[in-house]
Amino acid sequence: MDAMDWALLAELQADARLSFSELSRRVHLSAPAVAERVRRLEETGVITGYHARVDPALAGRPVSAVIRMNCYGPRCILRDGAVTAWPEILEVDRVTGDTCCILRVATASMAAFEELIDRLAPHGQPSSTMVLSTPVPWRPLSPAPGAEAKGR
Amino acid sequence: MDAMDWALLAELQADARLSFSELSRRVHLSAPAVAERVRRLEETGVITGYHARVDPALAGRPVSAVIRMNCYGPRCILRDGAVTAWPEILEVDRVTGDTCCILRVATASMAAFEELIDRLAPHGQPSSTMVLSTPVPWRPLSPAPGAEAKGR
DNA sequence: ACTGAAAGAGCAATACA
DNA sequence: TGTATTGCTCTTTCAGT
Repeated sequence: MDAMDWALLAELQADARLSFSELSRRVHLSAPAVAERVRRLEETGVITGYHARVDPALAGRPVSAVIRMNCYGPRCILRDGAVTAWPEILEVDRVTGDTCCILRVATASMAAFEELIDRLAPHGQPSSTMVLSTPVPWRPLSPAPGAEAKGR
Repeated sequence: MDAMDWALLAELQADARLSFSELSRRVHLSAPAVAERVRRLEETGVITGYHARVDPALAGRPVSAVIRMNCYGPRCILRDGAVTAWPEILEVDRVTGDTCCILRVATASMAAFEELIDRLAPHGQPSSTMVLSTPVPWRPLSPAPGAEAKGR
């Protein structure tokens, strides 16, 4: 992970659809070298994928929320793949503290959200917080502050 | 937003680097028609961008956390663009409840995390929860359950 | 609103230095 | 890793349905 890798990551995080040629122009490296570096970043798992980002509200899911789940031991939703596969659930983090995991969800309506809570309740006590807006929806990962570029 | 738009969104959320030609093969539509639809999805804001996703741990940020901020009115971090621009802060949601916003952060070490908390403290009371793992890092948005495909 | 063809640009992938 | 070449795919446009 040297400075060149970070330059490539910056470009691809900003626009995943850039061609290798266009990337090579922006980072001042030859196209084959760029292709090889990106391939390595993918293979080592640094780049986990390339995804279009969709606005939930404009896609018919105006109700967003963060739900902290206090699961009942054996019925923990993390032990039930069917639950974490529900389409309303956009993200699941296992965390420390008095709660077992945090869910990020989006539904088409308050009624649908209420119904989701009802479905979650058998697995644990849900504590919901509605998302009013998202001032920073996402930020590209950059080199950790203080970290020096290192060779591999 | 008809079924064809959703098919395109599904493909692009799974792989943002697909060409229009490849997309046209997968959804059984001509390439120009695909290009036009994707252009509309971008222009109407349904697609907000195309981004490479990077594994924070493999990119030198093994410490992830969710921080609920109880801001001190005028010093609320939402009123200070400089704060929300800190590279450790990956996402900010404004929420309902006894807290003003929720931050998603990633740092290179516990020491760096502690230092981040110190920097946040003047703006409000941070309540931190460490992320142990992320069973569902992300899920593509699909048509809201129960919603019928509708013309525009 | 979509198809199909045709044009040209631009790209990925070699091979070799 | 860079340069150069080769073959090809992709984007875009346009006329037609």
